[in-house]
Amino acid sequence: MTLHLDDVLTAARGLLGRRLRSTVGGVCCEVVLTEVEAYDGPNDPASHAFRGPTPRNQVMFGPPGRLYVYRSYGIHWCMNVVTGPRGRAEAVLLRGGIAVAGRPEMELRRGRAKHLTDGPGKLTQALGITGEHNGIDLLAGGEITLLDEKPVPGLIRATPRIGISRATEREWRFLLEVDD
DNA sequence: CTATGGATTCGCT
DNA sequence: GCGAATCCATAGA
Repeated sequence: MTLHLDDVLTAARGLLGRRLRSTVGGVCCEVVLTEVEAYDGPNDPASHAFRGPTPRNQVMFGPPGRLYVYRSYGIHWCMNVVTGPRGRAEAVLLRGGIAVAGRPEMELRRGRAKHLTDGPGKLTQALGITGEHNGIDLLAGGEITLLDEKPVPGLIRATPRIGISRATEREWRFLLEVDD
């Protein structure tokens, strides 16, 4: 099953079980994505793109497959995969994953051995991703890469999105339950 | 220019 | 469970 980034809901579900690789700092770290949220650009009151293009969200309006990184609560970095045709400003927030490679490096970056990748800020920090990675192409085999391979199978559940105050009725958070 | 508050996390209780 | 930490994009004057 090849990576599908055309419409944001399909893309969000399709990203579950995929490997995301970071080689930031020369160390290879990988996670399997298990928690994502879809944001539907200007049609979605909870999206950063709801009010149209701004300096911060311009990457969302660009081509799909790019990384949109923003600062959250002044402290954390969070990352999205841009989906949909250019100009649509759809994006999938990467919220959590399972560490499958480079665990020691992630523990170092996180400053702890547990809760390495179970939250958007944590996942981003564990992979060494910051604002300087905003806009990079995830499909070009660069420092951050979304591997296009068979996803890890599991049961997909949908729930309301977390930490937002608008459009909470949309069950656009997707979780992958993998058997170990 | 200034005010506001958020797609969060952590530490302490 | 609760509140602090802490930046800056955005909106309103």
